[in-house]
Amino acid sequence: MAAPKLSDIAKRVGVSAAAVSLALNKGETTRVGAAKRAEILRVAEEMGYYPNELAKALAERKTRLLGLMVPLRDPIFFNQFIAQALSGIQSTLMQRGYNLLVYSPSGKPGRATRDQIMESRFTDGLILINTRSCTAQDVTDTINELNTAQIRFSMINSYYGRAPINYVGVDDAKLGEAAADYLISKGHRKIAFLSGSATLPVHAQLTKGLQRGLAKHGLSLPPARVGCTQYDGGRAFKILDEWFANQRNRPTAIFTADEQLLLHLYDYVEARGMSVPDDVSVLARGNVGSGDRLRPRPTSLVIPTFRMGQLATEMLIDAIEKPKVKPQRVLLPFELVAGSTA
Amino acid sequence: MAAPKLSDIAKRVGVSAAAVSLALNKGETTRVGAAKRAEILRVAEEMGYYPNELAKALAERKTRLLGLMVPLRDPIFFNQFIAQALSGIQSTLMQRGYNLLVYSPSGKPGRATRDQIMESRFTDGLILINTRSCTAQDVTDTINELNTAQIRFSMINSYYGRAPINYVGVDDAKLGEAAADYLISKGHRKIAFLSGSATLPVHAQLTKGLQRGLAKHGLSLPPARVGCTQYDGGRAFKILDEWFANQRNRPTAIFTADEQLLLHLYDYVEARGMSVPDDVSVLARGNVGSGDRLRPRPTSLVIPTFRMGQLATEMLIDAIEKPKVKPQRVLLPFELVAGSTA
DNA sequence: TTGAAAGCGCTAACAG
DNA sequence: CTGTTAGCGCTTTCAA
Repeated sequence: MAAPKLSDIAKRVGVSAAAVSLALNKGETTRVGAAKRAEILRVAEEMGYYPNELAKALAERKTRLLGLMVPLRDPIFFNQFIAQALSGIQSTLMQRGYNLLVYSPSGKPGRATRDQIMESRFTDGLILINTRSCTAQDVTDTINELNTAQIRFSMINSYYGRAPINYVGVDDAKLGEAAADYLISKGHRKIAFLSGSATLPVHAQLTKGLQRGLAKHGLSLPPARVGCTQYDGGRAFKILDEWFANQRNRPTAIFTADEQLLLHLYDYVEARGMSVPDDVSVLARGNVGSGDRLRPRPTSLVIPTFRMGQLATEMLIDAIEKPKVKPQRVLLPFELVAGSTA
Repeated sequence: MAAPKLSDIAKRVGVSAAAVSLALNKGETTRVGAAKRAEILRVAEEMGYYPNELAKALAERKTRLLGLMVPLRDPIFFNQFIAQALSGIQSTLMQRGYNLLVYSPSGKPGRATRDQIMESRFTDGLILINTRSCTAQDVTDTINELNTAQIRFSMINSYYGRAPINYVGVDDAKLGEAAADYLISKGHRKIAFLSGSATLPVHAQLTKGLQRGLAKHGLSLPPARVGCTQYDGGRAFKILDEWFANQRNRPTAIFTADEQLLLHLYDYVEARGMSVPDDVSVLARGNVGSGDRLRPRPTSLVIPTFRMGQLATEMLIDAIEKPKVKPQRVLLPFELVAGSTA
């Protein structure tokens, strides 16, 4: 027996399908007579009626579904940053009564992910989480595509352009400066920057900030003290070996641009039998303070990732539900969480 | 300008909407003349046509969407077990061209999560991941509900019943026995079991296995050496303090039922200034070997969570696409991963 | 081979 | 105030 539908109920009660729809959905409005409404409700219950959300969505032209787009090759769920953001997203979703559609990279065979998302019309909007595999150009392109396709979206992380979009991030230049300030205040003068790739927007921002901070104290960030690992453990080791080879000029503190790099650094330190912060101080960007199981506990400039997810989702849903609200750009404050590494 | 639809193309080319649908979707069948087909394709491309998946889904009565149901209060994305399973799920999803719908607990205001999922008809099937908040009764109830609602599903973890459903898990009794075997082979005779709650199905299975293993060597598992923390750090400390208070009878090895418990144990050891495995050996269940950042590295009986996700998803999709295939129950093998704790 | 018509199950606009 | 008529955009019969 197929699932009962509106018209089945209608038939049984002797009214039109529309009437049933009204009675069921428009709650306490007086569109349907009290007696009939009661009867309808009774029969619906009795027949075990559940609406077909698909049909509803088609008719209403909204699904209460938000799509998630994460440009990342690696499995996204292992990524702590993404996990945090997702939790924030979930919390807002739950509150506002939406659900999340996680697109599988290249969902349909033989079709690019982005195409698939564009085409879909399955969601009311998209949440984009930028990752380290996004160049500035990628991001800009995506924004343009989304705009011409008239798809509402909200972006998290790593956009420093000026297009009027819904965006939540942190001020990484400011963060870089804060990193410099902090390390200098701890007496460091030889500060190195371990980064992923010079082509990343965040790299540029952090570098700018670091330089600004160092300059205030008459210090600088020589190219030799900036290392880009391309997120490769081996390259990280090579860079670090070089830094530490020169006894006179070795850095006394290292600032890492993200968690992955911090982990590589930890691996290195362990492998070389060094100790933090005795042999070198470490300040990390973006590491969660609580719930973190890393040892030693990193001293970090923590990015409020959970909140970012929440906020981005709120902004997107607002944009969907009230088309008049203007796109917003929000930069959240970061926070210094003391660990034992700096 | 609204998104172009099938009928728009039809009008421009001078054919019916149906013809366009055929030309676009039914590939190389000869339903449409070659010339017309080419023309249609051209115009579709030119107008930037993308099908409305929603309408398509309604007509075809399938969405290529799988729903995820995780009975857990805490944010699911922080849970490493779930993250692993999700990654496996994703990998199959990607391969088979499906996407994942993550229901927000209580997606719609004023409606229970389960109801919402039942009603939805938005997905072609459901993937359930059981967690430690599921009693055997919960699981059974869910299965019954799903079956009467005629919803296809595939279940991961912690079902030891006999209903013919798609299920992927591990044999926890066997795992418990293996734990006992291993620890005994290392010379331990006083083995304690740190668990979450005696009401959990997994607890019963592990206990059974441990007892079986211990019995083979004339040993036993006295109630005093079974501790249930209810996943509360304080209670864990209390239990451990009791175990270690008695110099003569203190356990020389502890088997932990899951990762959460292991973490509590690590906290305890750190807090009390003890060291593993010098003061006590530790064997953990279910901890991932690689990519794990725990120190010391736990010796674990690792559950192939990623594979479980993959397999469950494959089974579900098979069930959806070929209704004739019978439900399958798969128990995957676990694996001993040597760490430094036992 | 091609086109028209009849749904998929629901909601919104419209008459009565 | 109530009930009916048209769609939402696509697929799939069924005639022609």
